[in-house]
Amino acid sequence: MGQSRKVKAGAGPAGRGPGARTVTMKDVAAAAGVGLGTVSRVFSGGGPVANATRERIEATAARLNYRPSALGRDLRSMRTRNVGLMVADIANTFYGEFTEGVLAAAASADRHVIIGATGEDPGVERDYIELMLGQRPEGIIAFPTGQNADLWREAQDAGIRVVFADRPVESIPAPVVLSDNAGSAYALTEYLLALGHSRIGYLGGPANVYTAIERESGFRRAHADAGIQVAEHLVLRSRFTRGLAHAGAARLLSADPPPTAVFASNNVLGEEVLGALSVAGLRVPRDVSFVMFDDVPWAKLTRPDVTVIAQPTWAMGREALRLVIEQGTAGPAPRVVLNSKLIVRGSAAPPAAPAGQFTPQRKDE
Amino acid sequence: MGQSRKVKAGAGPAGRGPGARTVTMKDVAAAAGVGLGTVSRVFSGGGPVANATRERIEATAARLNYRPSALGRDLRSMRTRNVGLMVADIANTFYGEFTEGVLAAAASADRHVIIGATGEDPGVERDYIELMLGQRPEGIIAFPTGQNADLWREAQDAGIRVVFADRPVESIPAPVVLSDNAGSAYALTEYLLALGHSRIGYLGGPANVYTAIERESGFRRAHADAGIQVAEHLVLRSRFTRGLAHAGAARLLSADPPPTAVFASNNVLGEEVLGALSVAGLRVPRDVSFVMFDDVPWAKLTRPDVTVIAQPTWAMGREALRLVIEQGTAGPAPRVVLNSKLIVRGSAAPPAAPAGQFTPQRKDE
DNA sequence: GCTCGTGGTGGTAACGTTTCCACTTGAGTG
DNA sequence: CACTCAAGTGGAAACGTTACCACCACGAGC
Repeated sequence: MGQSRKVKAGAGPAGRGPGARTVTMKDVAAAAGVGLGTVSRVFSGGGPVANATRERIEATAARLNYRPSALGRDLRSMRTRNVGLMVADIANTFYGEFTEGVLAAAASADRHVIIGATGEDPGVERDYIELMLGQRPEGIIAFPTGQNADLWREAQDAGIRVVFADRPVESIPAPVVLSDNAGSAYALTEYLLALGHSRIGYLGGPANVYTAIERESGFRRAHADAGIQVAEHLVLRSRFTRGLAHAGAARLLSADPPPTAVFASNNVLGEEVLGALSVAGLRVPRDVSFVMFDDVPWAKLTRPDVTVIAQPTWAMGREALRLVIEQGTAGPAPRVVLNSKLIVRGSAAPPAAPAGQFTPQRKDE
Repeated sequence: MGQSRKVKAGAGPAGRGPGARTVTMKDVAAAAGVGLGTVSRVFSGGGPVANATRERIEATAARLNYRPSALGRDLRSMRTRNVGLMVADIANTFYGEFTEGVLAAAASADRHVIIGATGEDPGVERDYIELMLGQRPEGIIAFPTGQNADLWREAQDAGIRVVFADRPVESIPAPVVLSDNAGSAYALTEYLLALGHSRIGYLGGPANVYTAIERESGFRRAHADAGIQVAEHLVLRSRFTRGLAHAGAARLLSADPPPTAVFASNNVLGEEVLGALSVAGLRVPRDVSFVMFDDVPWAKLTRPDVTVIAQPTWAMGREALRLVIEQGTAGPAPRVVLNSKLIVRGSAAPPAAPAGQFTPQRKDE
């Protein structure tokens, strides 16, 4: 990595403070005794430039400490190298890893990432889209709330390449990068059923959220295929926020009859289930088995460690950026589906009491 | 949140695809029958505009679906509303929460955040700074690697407000937002000593990293003040990366004599210690106590839950952005120090064997 | 010896905005 | 009734870059 180009403080003509006028292309042209166009050709790789001239210009530019201004370039060329990224919650490692994938791909493609966190709030999302529209980015990657279809359409009309992550927006024909929610939920459920569970508690997401719908459908299909009825009184839906999730988890565990296994449909819900299990004094997996959608760092650290579905989060981010850059001109918007992986750890075991034939304990009241 | 301004698809003159010419200020001016300057005054809040004119212009702009271009504005005014943010690893919740704080403050201040992840690699950091320099951001918030002082200076000379987070760079006079590393490490160590521990294992960071130095100094000062000697054979330093940390943690636990408590100096090291404890079959806190610098979501979920130092990460991010925006003109660069909190949970207890008077078990060999 | 293409170059006109200056109007002041 | 002042307005000139056209040599082809 070039550690050349050392700058003596206070040495060059670029003095101190805000008074220091920025070096422009015109300065370089004048100092090198060439025309403006020639300098531009050197830095933007446009037309032909004689080798001698190119070297002289590059030397002059380095001496003057010239740096091309993205402002001028972007305005003139009417396109930027910025990509907007809108996640729900950047403190959640799921989005963090996704972002990491985006950043990695962006760095190799020489793109810059402008990030925003919506908190799943359509109003905030709206503000961010409007902000982005003003910035004229090359594209926007978003975990959409599902609202604001008008603005998404406007963005597309403005030539901004929109790519959705994790869930599509029905009315917007944009590329989407997904993980196989239904299939993974199916696999995880199938695993529990195979262990002998037949009363599986399910803590799902809101009924209007794409991933929640997909996962629940996988959960149900696995039951159907195994010829086992879903224990409907153990299927709960909660917003993906801690407070509500906590209440839901507690209610699930105290249901009657209680679940022999619990399936948390994302990492936040999983944390709350684990907390509720602890409060209830239930031991995993002896008293109840526990599995979760989403792998997280701590899933390996708890005792027992947690059996999970690991989504290819990083790769999803990388693919999303790729879709922005390579977005084709015609044809239907591509839908990239990446496969998740079932990671079996120690939090699930066969149920203590034989499934079926059990004597529900009646609570009075 | 305004859900007005609905856009009929395919209705307006803005047609389909990239052919749709963007609406510019000139268009609005012409359509409203006013001069260019007047439209500008309406949108940039410059000079006086008659109420009637303002309303007419706003109506026209809404009808044409006009959106001011940040490109033109930034170029002409020679200042952007972009702030660069350079973290080490966005998938780490520590940086994630910090970023969340930055984003929250940025949203209220109408700033946009361009994010980059350095992975603590000075070369990558260098590339990012150069990238940012081209973007002419208003400021840069960074967790600096400590290298690239020349570029940081150049950024400052270009009028970019540089703010460092978590650690200063010696030779660069920039504002810094820190947490009280030494003081918090002192408090956490003092807590262990008060429980009766006298052989505390310490897994620290690299000897050239600011936070690592500060935390170790707090650890040592607490010993000194309590009149207890640091168990030097139990003080290890490791890079903040998983592989090396894991080896370090294992070595620490198998030292002779072994520690009665372990102090992990950040969350990554803490995870590895926990993993090593599990492998070694040691029970917390019965066999060995465990405390950690950094609070993380999983610290509440393990059994027992982990006693930690919680840094005000979110607030640090918010302050960093504030420092960018309000960066004063003169005077020494401010150094904002935010206090951390000791959160006592269940992972530390008095040592099993009385401290002092113990019989070291000799291994042959 | 003329044309023709082509590598190399300089200059001018944009891109969409803000900044600045000049101008008009109408009300207030002597 | 001049005279000043401020509110309100229009228009030109920037900002730093790229796109484009025109031009000059010079060698190749006839």
